[in-house]
Amino acid sequence: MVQRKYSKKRQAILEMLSATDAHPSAEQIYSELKPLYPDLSLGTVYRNLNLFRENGDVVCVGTFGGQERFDWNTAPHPHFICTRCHRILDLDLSFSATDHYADVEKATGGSVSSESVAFLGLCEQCVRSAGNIADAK
Amino acid sequence: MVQRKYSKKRQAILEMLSATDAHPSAEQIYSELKPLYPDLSLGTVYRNLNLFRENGDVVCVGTFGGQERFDWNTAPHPHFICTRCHRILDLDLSFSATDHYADVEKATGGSVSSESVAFLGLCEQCVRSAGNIADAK
DNA sequence: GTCTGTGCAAATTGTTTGCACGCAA
DNA sequence: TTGCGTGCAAACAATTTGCACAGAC
Repeated sequence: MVQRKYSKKRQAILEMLSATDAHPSAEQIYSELKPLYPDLSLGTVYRNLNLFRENGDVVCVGTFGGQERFDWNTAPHPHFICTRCHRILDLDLSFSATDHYADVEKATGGSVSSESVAFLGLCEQCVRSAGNIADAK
Repeated sequence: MVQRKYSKKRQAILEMLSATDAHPSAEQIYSELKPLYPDLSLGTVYRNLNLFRENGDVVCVGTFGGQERFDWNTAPHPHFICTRCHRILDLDLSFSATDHYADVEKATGGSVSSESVAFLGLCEQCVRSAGNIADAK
């Protein structure tokens, strides 16, 4: 454990993450928390996110649209990712890559510790407004 | 098709990509080609990679260690990704997420067009030198 | 009082872009 | 000759970091 002391901002970031399933980026967390903590700084968000990641409290889903996205649900689970608006949804599939860790270790000679399964496409909203670039943002 | 004219550099980038299974980044492509084409510029590598991507000639595997990695093999297939040295290996598993597109579309209301399956861990080399930070780069 | 956490701004790093020139057609 | 392709350098954008001060213990 690296973190030692209590901090209101850190607490707020962690709570915000655990209360949403939007898999937010640092930027999104900052925007949402800034009104409640006017003196919050983006650097603090980044520093705490890295702290959480080191402690295993959050996991990184990947980088989309240039921004790293975080997930409070650290159990491996598949995602749906919209390639247009970068919305990320959790999926509940009777499907796991975990069964194959041993196969992969045998094939590569390495050790497998986690997985990442994602389906890419257009989300419901983007399918509806397909072609309407204005909705992409 | 956006590209129109022949270009030696573009040809070289595409050939380099199709000749390797290292899933290189723009930076890595540049470093490898620079000795052969001393007046090659990094901007050209990026511009051509984006062109290839638009044309569907290459696919992006993801962003690791801050760098986007490209794959000439555009057929969906699982990868092993070393979280320490960011080596990327192709896997040949009797395993596919493609069967689940319909499930995911039903669950999300969106449309699925591709997938991404990756196993994360330490590659053989990094397992051997575990703890030896010097080898990570 | 000590040491961690933060704001702020500067620094870093990967990627994109504007412009003038080179080269393919 | 037309216009895409490129080198170069500046512009951008996400993330990291140094420093002095604020707050937890």
